[in-house]
Amino acid sequence: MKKRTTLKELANELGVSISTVSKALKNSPEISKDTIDKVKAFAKLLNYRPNNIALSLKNRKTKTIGIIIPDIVHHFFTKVIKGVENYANHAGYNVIVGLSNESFQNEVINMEMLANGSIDGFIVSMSRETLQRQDYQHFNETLNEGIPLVMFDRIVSEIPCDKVAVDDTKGAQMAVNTLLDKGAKKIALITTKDYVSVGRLRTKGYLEALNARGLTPISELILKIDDDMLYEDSLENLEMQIRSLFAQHPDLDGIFAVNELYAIVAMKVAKNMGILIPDQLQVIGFTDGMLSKHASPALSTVSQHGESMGEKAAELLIQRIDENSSEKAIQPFNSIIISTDLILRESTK
Amino acid sequence: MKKRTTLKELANELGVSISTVSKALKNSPEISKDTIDKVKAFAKLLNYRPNNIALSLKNRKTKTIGIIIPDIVHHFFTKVIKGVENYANHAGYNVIVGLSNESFQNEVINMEMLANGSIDGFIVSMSRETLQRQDYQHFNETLNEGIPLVMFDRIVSEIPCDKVAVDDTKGAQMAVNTLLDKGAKKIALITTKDYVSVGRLRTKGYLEALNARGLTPISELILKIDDDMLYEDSLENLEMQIRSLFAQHPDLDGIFAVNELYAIVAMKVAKNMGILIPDQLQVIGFTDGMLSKHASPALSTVSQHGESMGEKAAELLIQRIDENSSEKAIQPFNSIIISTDLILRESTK
DNA sequence: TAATTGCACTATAACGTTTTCGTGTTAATA
DNA sequence: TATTAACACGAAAACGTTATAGTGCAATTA
Repeated sequence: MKKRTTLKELANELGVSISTVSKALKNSPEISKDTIDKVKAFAKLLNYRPNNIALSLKNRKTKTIGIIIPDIVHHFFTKVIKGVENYANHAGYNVIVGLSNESFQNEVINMEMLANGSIDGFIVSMSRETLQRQDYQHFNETLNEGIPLVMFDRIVSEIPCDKVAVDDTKGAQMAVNTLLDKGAKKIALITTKDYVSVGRLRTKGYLEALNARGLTPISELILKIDDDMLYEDSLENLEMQIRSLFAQHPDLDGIFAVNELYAIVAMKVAKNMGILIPDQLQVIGFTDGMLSKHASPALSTVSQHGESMGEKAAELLIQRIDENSSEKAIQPFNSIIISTDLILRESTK
Repeated sequence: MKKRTTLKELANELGVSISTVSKALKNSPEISKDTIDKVKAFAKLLNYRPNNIALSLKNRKTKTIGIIIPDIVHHFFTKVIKGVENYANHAGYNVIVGLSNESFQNEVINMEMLANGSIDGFIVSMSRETLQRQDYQHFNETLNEGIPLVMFDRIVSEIPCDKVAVDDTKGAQMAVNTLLDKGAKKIALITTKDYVSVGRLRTKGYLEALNARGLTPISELILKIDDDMLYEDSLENLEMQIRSLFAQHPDLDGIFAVNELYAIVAMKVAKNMGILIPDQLQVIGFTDGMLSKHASPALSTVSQHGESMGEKAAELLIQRIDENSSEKAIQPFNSIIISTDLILRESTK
């Protein structure tokens, strides 16, 4: 293994001190133009590049941020990462990705692994299990150690930090209102159990939209799916539930699903049962991913703008990091709401 | 910003030397049981955890690996990352993700940003532009600096390093053979331009499979798509080409596409033209992603086992890193082939 | 001529660890 | 009693930087 060139080596070879080399490379006015040129030429020759780790130790900042997400095989999170990378790279930051796999333990371990000085701050979307347990100690510890934290999408009010999220309730309202406007009279909801914050909020939007029109929600039309199983696995259960929903309510003419997979599955079941989309049944999902775009019929959906969320989260975090190191007065925490868009495609009239 | 507890602080408070504290925490036999207990208790009280950066500097290894991929919004790469994370985390490594966005420049910049000591090794899948330019200098420089490198999926023989890939040619052969076995007589190919190595190899497999059965490939049936555009964008062009293919060859009864998106689009066009799948037309894609699984009809496809690829790549890399630091005799480079599986679903008979 | 200034560097501490080599005390040995 | 060994700990260097505070010398000023 070849070793990298260091300042010391340059100094030795050139017969000057380490300080001189360091300063020369930074164009310090203390150093004569002659020496600067000489040092730079030699540094280039030996392909010198400063050791980042040494810099991190010296400056007590790593120029690296950690993002912890429940799952990477998920279009939305992937978009967020992309946004984070975008902003971070432009600001000279690297991004370490940690996967919790929806597990509390993994989330804690991952954060501890990084909180040892490896990163300057965290961007996190909580695991389902953490949401369930409502155990936020690891976040608070992180915060107490002075490591900035920005939460996105799956957020809770208990944690005092910057947040970026979508207006889930409003997005859901918009979707349901649209269904109503387009003539749907009886709209089912396919959602998650309530401990998933986004599911709960979207459910709330559904209920509010109905109530606002003077319609009484029917509990039979609300399917709360226990997605303890991974998204990709065992969808049969979901299919069955949807099938029996259709069977018992043949007059159902609208479905709002809190994610795209549920919506896709609903469409699939409907098609198999000979129900025409969008003529007999209109469907709207949440999260604009690959599935929505390429389904047939293409799925109308509420777009979350994951990439913007990622960029915004990174911006907030880096801002907080800078503020942190400059010992400025601490700013109040931000809660940014990214507005949703309704993308109308073929699954609605 | 609160500062983290350091060895020095512990030492001061306890009235012993830094060395003693350090050794005590590591259960050194040099230290008396009494002191060990005292130190540990106090360390726990102050929530001491060693600074990773300092350790990295000392040990000259960061326990971090960098993965550079063309695009993260892509199910296959996402699976690979997951595999890498899996293996790496178990081995005590963190993972930094860099996105090239299919651009040569970004790839180079990303690698330079990390090659400054931030990581112990790279896992890379080349950007399309790099493949096009055939400029591999940055890889060779990395290698020359003694930083191990493992390439996956999009690999080229010019770079002397460990590699993990799928047998694209064989996978394609298998797909085409299956189509043939299931009665298809006239099979079209939707592929990429030849500079994309995987596209080229899969095309080769298609041709070989036909030849092996004594069939002469018809050039009109081979669509080479220029995917300079991002996958998600401007698919209209592709749709048009496929439409005219169907129009000119009404007896077409099989399609092999080198990725799932092309296959999905082909199915969509076919459905719009009233062509029945799989009765009149059978379709097989490559890469087992969300789209394949949830399309209707569900797409038969060649699975690449991205997660296994990631795990294997991480394993090779970490092995190489260990070997590197132990100054052992250098091992010859590995080229691992992950076997593909054909997943038969509804788009084939 | 003596004091002052400016220039172009160098020495050193510091960031937080680990590790090698000392060192002083006590207990065992000759 | 004098030497040695074992024990428990401390000092210091090293990893690669940067920044602060010197330092030696020549040229300028009083």
